[in-house]
Amino acid sequence: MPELPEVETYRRYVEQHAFRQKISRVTVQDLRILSGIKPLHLTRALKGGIFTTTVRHGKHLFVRCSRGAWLHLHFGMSGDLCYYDSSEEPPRFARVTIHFSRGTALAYDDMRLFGRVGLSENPAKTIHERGLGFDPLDPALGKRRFLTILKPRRGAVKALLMRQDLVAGLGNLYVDEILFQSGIHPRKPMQTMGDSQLEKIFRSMKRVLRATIDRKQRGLRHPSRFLIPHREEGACCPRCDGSIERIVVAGRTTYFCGTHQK
DNA sequence: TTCCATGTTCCGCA
DNA sequence: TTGCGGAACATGGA
Repeated sequence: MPELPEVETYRRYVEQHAFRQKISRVTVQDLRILSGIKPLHLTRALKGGIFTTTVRHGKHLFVRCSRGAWLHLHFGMSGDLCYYDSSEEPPRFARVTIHFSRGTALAYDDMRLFGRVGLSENPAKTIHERGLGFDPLDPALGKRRFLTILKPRRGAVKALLMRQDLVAGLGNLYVDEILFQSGIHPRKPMQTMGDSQLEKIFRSMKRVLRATIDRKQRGLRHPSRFLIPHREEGACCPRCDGSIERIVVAGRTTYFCGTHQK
């Protein structure tokens, strides 16, 4: 599930549930989920502390521990967080579990193991090292800067919007959604795009992400006017009388409306 | 049994 | 240098 709106939801989930309680124990159920650290490093960095701050950048989540280090989470294709009572059954694919002295626990659950759990000295440093671009919801990313980043590039607009070094946080689902709402074909070459079309993408991007985060927060699904609930070949377009087509762009399954996306 | 999957990275080729 | 296609990673669900 995890693209930017999902990771933002996890960030709020951590603040809501896992703050203000002492970390009593850390369990690593599967070593393959760790990035560049050993279980002992993780335990040393967290045990005895409390979580105090969160930072999200794109699809990356950082959680500061009062002992100084930041827990760094990336969710891959199937990562998830689950806060539960230790007396209950842990999630099926729990890979790392952080236990609190109150008798509760936060599990990092990831069926497919594409995600990673690590430590960071500080988020800014890690963001720089990973070469991540602006977060789409960063107020510093205005439309002028957005145009400056994308305009000189060549290639299909969808491929460029998915690049984490240009803008960090968009993935397959939400890029399709943004282009659907902008009325732009996912294969359209950047070189053929005018300023007004890029501005349209910029506005759709902020609107789609904000609306999705807000609805997730309230436990609601995607609006039926979104493409996301209609990701099926031959489905009726919820915006015009066209039908949804399925193609491959940048190696990823892509859904779009052949009628209103040009 | 086969195909597919909301992510990332690496490799070879143009 | 840049962009692209394909493969790999690991696993379960349809």
